[in-house]
Amino acid sequence: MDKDEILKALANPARMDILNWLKNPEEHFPTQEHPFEMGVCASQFERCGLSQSTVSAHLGTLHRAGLVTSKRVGQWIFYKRNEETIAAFLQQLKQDL
Amino acid sequence: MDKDEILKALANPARMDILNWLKNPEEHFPTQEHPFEMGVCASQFERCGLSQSTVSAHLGTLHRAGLVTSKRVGQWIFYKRNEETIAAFLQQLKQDL
DNA sequence: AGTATAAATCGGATTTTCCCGATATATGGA
DNA sequence: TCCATATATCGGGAAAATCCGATTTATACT
Repeated sequence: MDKDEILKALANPARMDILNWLKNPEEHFPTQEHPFEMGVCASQFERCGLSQSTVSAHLGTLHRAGLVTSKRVGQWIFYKRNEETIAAFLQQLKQDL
Repeated sequence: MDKDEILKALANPARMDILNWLKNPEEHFPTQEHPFEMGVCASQFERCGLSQSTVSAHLGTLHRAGLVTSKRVGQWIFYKRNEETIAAFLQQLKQDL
């Protein structure tokens, strides 16, 4: 759990949006045809107006920071919030900050 | 209280260090001759190895984000943590993140 | 007024971030 | 095997962040 890496990941509005949207997938990704238990399909995040490659990079940053988990199912990759890491980060920030 | 601005301010190790040192001024700035009730004199932070201008910029970033308060006393400017804003930020992050 | 000290701002070099389109890789299905 | 779809990676341009030394501004003291 790298606090600095997480802070850098959070210090970007698009990535913050992604994390927030993942709190309510049903509400924010009504076009997804896959069940939400698997997570949200990567391509869904392009609805923020950014290109596929840019979205992929943002998801990579969030994943490297440990803020999301990913699972490949067939040709798709599904993302979920990593609530454990998020909670641990908030805990540590409360201590450190 | 601009959450994004605060996150950007925190996403830098030097600024994070400054905020942490301000939690225990007596311990981290033993060379300061002014009483600590006024805060920590700006020049004290140059002990992190950065130049005067760089330290001044970091303090400006922290101040603009509302994370520290400053008070001029004579020719010096003293900095303190702004615990109210810090607490409010942690609260909001707990909500938003 | 003249000098000394503290801090902010300026100008510029370097690095990092952000974004894109194009291409490569992985998977699935015909 | 060939084609379609999903995602990652590459290459590069634009913008922002980081840092410095030099200069300016503010205050204090003589």
